[in-house]
Amino acid sequence: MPTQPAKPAFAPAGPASEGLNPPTLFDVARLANVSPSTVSRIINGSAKVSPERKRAVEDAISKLKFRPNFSAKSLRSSSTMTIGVLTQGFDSLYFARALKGIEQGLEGSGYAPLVIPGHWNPTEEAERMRLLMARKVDAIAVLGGNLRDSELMDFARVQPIVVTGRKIEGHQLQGFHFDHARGAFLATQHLIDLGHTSIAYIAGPRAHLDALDRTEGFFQAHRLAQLPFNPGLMVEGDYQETGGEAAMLRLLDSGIPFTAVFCANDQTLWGARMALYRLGRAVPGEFSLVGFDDLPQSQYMTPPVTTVHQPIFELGLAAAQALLLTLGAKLDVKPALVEPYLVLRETTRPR
Amino acid sequence: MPTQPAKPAFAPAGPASEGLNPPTLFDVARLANVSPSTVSRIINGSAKVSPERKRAVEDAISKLKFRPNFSAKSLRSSSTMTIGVLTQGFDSLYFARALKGIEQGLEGSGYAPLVIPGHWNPTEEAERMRLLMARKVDAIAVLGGNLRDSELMDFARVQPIVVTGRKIEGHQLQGFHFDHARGAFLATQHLIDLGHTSIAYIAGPRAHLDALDRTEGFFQAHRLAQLPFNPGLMVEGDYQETGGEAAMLRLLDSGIPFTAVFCANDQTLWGARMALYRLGRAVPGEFSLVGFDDLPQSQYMTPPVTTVHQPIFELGLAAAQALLLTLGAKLDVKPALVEPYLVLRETTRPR
DNA sequence: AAAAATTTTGCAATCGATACCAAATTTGGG
DNA sequence: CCCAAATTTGGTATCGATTGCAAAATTTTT
Repeated sequence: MPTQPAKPAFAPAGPASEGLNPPTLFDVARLANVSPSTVSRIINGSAKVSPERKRAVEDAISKLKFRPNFSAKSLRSSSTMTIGVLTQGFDSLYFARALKGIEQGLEGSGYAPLVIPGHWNPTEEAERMRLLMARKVDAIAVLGGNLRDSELMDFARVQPIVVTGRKIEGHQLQGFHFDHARGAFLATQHLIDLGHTSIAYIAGPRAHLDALDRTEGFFQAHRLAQLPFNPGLMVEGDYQETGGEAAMLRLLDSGIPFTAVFCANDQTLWGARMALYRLGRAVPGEFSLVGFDDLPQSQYMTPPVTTVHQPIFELGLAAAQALLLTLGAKLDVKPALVEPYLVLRETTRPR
Repeated sequence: MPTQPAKPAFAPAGPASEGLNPPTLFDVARLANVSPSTVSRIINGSAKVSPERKRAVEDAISKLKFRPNFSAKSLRSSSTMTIGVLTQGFDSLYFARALKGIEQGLEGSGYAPLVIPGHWNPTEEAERMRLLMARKVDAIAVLGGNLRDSELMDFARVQPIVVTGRKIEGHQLQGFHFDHARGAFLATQHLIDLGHTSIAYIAGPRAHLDALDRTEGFFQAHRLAQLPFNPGLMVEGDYQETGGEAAMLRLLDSGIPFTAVFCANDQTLWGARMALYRLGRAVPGEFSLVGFDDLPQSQYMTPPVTTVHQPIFELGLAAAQALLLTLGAKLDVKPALVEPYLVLRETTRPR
């Protein structure tokens, strides 16, 4: 029976001498006159302990303001309670919304997101993925990005991964896809329904998977309506405002007449709209515009932007929930997805 | 949080059996026929080792694809190479920009940001701070927020902290302040210079420190110009679009005549502008508008928004650099700040 | 009241990397 | 060629929490 008298003869002179470095579980054990195991058991509720000891330990914990050392816990349990998130950039509205979804999905689960940007660069993205894994995150959420499917499958052999924005499925790998083609189809069809027959298209960067899908939807609608399309009316943007502005200028310069433009995303539309504003061309008077994404700001542009709603937030939410499920958290909700739909506002009008 | 034991007794049949769990430094040592210490020394370059051994170890490392265990490292060195960041919300443009600054400041330093939102709630913010500390982050950057100075000083006793948006200084505590009052002064004076004599003001939430400062600047300009101000022309918004819209309606309803509005931030302005658009009131024809923050989108509104530039990005950057400096990283740049200045665009015109 | 079954508690090994210290090796001087 | 000095290498305790196993304490059974 090692009944520890338990006090060093000296104490470091401090104002409120609580010890200089943070207390450990052993300190608690000593103060409460029990073994470390018992303290651990009480903290984690992993076994029954007698009420008196429990009280004693709890007192000691609050007296010392003890907080378990996270690193030690992680080492022992090989779980960091951290979800890695690979985004592209912090300042993109798009990713901001997805991030919010993830954050909300993780809320109250004890998991915290570790967000790392890949800067739209496949090589860097792969590097960052390795970084996240080296940091021993418990799972990874990949928001869009340009990694190849095969790379993702490789990564997924090590730990659970969810990806937004692509169709993929595998062991420890789950994709949360959104039907970009259908969204683009809806947008284009809306313009066609309005009587527009010469519709320009400002595409997203060729390198983006979803940009390709959107292009596909644009053409689908033309095919269905048996509407011919003049290839000169398709120019490439960069998913940013500046790209949209430049693209619109090129369109105007081409001399090919058109009365409507489908922009591959809202930011592109904002840029295009600015170009028109500068030239004193009326929207929707002279040109009807449809965007894609339904970023929050689109509703405050003048005029408010007609666009395809993409449930970015929900995508993030679903991704987070799916990961928690995989990690064994009990969740009563089930990750659900939303179909694309058109939000009719005021940048379009009948021809 | 019950920790997952999580190891199946069986090994999934893999093609190249390299061992089921990740290799440790000991595995490397065994394969290279040296002691663990030597391996550690080579990895960290903490001492000289003979070339042959070095080669052998490096071969072993790449053969085993060895990656040091982050948790073990953290436990031993009590450094997690992580910077905690307390924001308010992920979807705010404002914080998105600050975050980008932080990310850029941290780039290449080996530190990664762990971002946690406080949701504009002082109680929650304090809770999140404790969470960050429990997670043993090496330092914390606080972006704005409503924590009391005294609380911050308390937290700073444990580890280095930088705060943006307030004037504060102390041991391990550094504030990166921006002169909101001066910015607001500039904005208001601009309107006065343009000949406006009845200027409305849509304020930010009373609870925000910086909102108060901006209000102060607004009044300063009036005082300097000896321009009387009708208190009925000041209404409170919420720094969001919806609040701006509602506030503008209230202003219009009040019946008090005015020809210009200073909005406490850009988002408020966007909302106010929408209210005017709905009513068919011209900007800047009937009303001149000035905002604050110079969010990227303001430049793509129609008309582009005249606003006070706040170097949010630079604030984040400086905060990150200051932390790195405190943590002993060698940095040749020195955290620098920018003065507020007015960005003249097209929402204002002479009376 | 003694023996058996059950519950509570403590000991010590473990997770993986690091660093102090001592042992082994190489180098240099006489 | 031998011994001292300088350098390289290895053994092992340590960081702090967790857990399998066995000892101790308690309750139940006979």
